[in-house]
Amino acid sequence: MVAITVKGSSPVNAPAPRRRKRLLSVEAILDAALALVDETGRLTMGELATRLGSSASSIYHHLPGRDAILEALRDRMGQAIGAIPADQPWDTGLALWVRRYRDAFAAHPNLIPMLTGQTITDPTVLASYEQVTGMLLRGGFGEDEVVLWLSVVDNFTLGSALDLAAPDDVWSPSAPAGGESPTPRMDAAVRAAPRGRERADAAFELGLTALVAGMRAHLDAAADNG
Amino acid sequence: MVAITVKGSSPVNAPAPRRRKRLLSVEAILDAALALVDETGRLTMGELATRLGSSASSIYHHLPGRDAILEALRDRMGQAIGAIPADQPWDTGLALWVRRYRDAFAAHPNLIPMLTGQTITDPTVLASYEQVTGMLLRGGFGEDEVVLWLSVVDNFTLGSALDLAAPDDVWSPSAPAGGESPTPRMDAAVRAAPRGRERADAAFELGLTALVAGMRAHLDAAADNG
DNA sequence: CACAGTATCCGAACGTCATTCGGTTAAGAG
DNA sequence: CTCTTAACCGAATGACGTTCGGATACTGTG
Repeated sequence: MVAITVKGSSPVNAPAPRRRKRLLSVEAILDAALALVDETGRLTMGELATRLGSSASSIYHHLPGRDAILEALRDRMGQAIGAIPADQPWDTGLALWVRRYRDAFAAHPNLIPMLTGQTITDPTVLASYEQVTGMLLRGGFGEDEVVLWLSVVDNFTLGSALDLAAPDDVWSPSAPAGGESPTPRMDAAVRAAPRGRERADAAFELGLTALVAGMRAHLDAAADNG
Repeated sequence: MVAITVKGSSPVNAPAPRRRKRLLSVEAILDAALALVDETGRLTMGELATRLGSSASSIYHHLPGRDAILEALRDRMGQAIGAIPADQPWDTGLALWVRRYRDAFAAHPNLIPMLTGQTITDPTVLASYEQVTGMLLRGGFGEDEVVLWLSVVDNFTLGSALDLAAPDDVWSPSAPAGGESPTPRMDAAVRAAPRGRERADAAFELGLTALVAGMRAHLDAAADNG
């Protein structure tokens, strides 16, 4: 079972493809990984290596594995959100933050499904959570409620981000299937609404506005009661 | 390289485990798959076969593959939502629907991450979309907006459902790391709030209420303008 | 400059997984 | 009872992430 392998076609006097410079680096790997995900929606070590002009095993000298790559990309995502000015009303500040949040995701839709199930722990992002917490507290939200509101906003944002990666399916007009559609009203509504990315964007804005309005109402109600 | 394998310890006169009855069926496979996901968070054909007392390859005589199993489970999920009474105000009806939606997911948190990226196409679910569409139209929402609102609600629900499966991480008090925490206000807020499932549930309810309130405000504003 | 030590890289091999294939056995129809 | 066929199984295949041992180029030191 011993295989004698030979490099290329002329094993002896070929101009051995000498290694010129550092081939890999954490930066280069992450760049390539992100590009790969953006283009194909997948992330396999083999394809990544090919794209880098190296072999899959080489990658492990720079990063401990595939999960680590995703973790790093998650952090990169977080840094793209950046900080927000702290001295502003909670509602505009919150809206700004959420938009930035989703914009960061929206730039790489294919990446989103790979990142769910693990929250961001990058310091930059944690700092922004801290900042938003401060804004909400100053806005009048109870200390025991702030985490819940952060969860709400988080969930809405994640859901909206996933919406960017999912096929339009339900939200696209289906070909008339001969007989009467069982969902006539929805069909009409779908035809009257934008599709694809436009739909996702419009829904996000509408939802964000509604959410903030709802939070404002909640705040007012609490003030009236106490 | 010929391996002579022997069943059990006494190959000849052992009471050969005769096939008594139909071993597999679509129903049985799906039941086992759901149980497996619930317990382990994974779904591998091997484990599934073991649990069914069969071999992995046998499963392919009943379902075309792993993806088909997930698709079937998605539909099952949808059927668990069921129908809602149509003759009620849009806000209470919508809230009821969303709660049912999330309850169905909440019963099988581990399944949720496997189902993202593909919307439900089960007729039962489509029927409920149609019903909610009708409610919103009757409530006064513009036909061109209904799809957007459905998207919003969908996104919020999916995000909230994923929240059930994700580790609490950010929302759990971290051990005091010696020095001062860089996120003092958030730490305090986290300590003041419920954790785990309780936190997720409370956030969902709060968000749902806020969203509906925001939608109501949107409706009122539109009425004032025209 | 020579040389040692180390970082980097590679091919081959392994374990896990979904899936396919050819053959075998039992269930049910005639 | 016999024949057909669906259900089942073990083995093999191919994709993947990862590990391992060895080769090769860089780096600093005598």
